[in-house]
Amino acid sequence: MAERKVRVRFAPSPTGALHIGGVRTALYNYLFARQHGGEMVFRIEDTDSNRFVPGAEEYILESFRWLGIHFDEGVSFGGDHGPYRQSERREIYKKYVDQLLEEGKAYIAFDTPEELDKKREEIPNFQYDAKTRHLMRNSLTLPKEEVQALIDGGTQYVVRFLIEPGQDVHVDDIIRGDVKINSSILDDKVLYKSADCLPTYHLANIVDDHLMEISHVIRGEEWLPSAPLHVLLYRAFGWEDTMPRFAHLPLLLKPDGKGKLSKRDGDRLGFPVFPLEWHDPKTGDVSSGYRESGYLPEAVINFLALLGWNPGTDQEILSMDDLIAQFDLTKCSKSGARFDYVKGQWFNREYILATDNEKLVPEFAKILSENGINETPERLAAVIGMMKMKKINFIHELWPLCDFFFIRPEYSMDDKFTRKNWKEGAAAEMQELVALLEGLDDFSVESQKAVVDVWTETGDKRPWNPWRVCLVGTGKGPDMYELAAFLGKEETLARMRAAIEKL
RNA sequence: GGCGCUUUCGUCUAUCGGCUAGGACACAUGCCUCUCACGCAUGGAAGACGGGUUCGAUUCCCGUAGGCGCUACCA
Repeated sequence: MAERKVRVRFAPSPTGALHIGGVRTALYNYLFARQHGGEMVFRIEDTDSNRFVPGAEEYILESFRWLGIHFDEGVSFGGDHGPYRQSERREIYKKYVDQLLEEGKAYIAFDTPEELDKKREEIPNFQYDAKTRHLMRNSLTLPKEEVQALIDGGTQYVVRFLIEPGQDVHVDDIIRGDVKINSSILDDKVLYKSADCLPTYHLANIVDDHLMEISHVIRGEEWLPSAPLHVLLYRAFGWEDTMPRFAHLPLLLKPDGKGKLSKRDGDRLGFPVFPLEWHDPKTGDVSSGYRESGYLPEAVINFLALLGWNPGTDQEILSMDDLIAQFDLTKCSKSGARFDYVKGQWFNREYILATDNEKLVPEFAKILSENGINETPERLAAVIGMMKMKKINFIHELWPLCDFFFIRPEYSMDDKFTRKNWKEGAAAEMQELVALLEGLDDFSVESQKAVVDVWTETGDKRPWNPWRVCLVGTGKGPDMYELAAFLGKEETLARMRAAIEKL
């Protein structure tokens, strides 16, 4: 087969926030496209008008902007294969549905949803297929004139795909190899609804992928059972030679328990399942997002990329460029991956450690101002530098660990560290230190060190802990010299005097 | 129920017939140390089960069991 330009697509339904599993699917598509110098299309699959949710499309777009996943064409990006919203492609689908009808590869069915429900109750395991379609009200069983009369009379109908039973259909999946299923277990899928003049997913999907020249369909495993149907559709249209290659990705599972990852799991266990915070316009519910929870987009990308794929080496910290270079669909795992959000937090920590302090300032400043603290970016960057290696996964976790930088501590013997380290003689020792430091004009780490070194012969005899009590009020914080330098001479001495007096 | 996919430490995974089964997260211990940390070191922890094939199976094949998905005029 001739080499084809790699073109992939991500085609969500605008029915709400973008699920994190969808993000991973989009990411894999993106990595694959970039690696092969191909293109990625953003298509909106809004063929179910009942489920449309306003704002969802913009939300999805904004999510990808934040994550750094770029599309080459599609809704809001333009391109030569538009329109990219399925609801705007009615005439296109109609044409192909008519073609199938004319060629006898599909038929018209008048059975109402209620009638179908009834049949399903009457007949166990009822399926609309070769065995049952002769019992139903459709263009195969009704006289031509009656069919025409019903249509002319405005009776609503659907178009169903006529499936030939008894043939083995093969799907060549990049991840799973040859998957074979017999067409007899497939039902005559509804391809088109007269009610809204729109196709269903299956038809729209095949027509669009063909017209948009999609070379590879990379999607979730939940589509594997309908892949044979899609193969049959390509065949019915005579497009089998340009049919895309399929790759069905393993699903993301609950961190605990059974089943696939859902929004509820996030609420229950305290982690986001959406990239951005989502305000449901119908229910008014607010769901947390990775962005608002303090994740760096690079960390989210890295974490998701490794859920179901790995480069086969011990390297786990991978930038987008690393991922593009190393990604390999054939190395994707076949089984579902439990969503290990604790490891996701670890990735965030790693990326915080690797990020310039200056870049972390805005987020830090936000948390501080919520606590009534306003400082210059330079001083905030300095605090981040002294504190970010503490046990934190998120910048906002820094606040309770570093409040003393900005607020004079309350001194109390109720504090365990104070009780342990503020012994007899501590006050006198601190008095001496105050006197020593008072003489300094330059309060830098080096200059403090110079005088304190003279005061005590050896480093380990210095009254570190009482001094920490003075400046921090408890057993936490950075190196004492650095802290004192940050606070400045005036504040440092003030805190020491306050502690001496209070304790 | 039917159909399909799947099955290595608690979790994510490496292994493409030779294994003392490797790494990471989490957990525990120790070292370092002016506190909390970081860092470093160490430790426990896995091949669902039963048959084959083979000199040799975690690796290949077949069953069984478990897990997951699909089974809509939703995607």
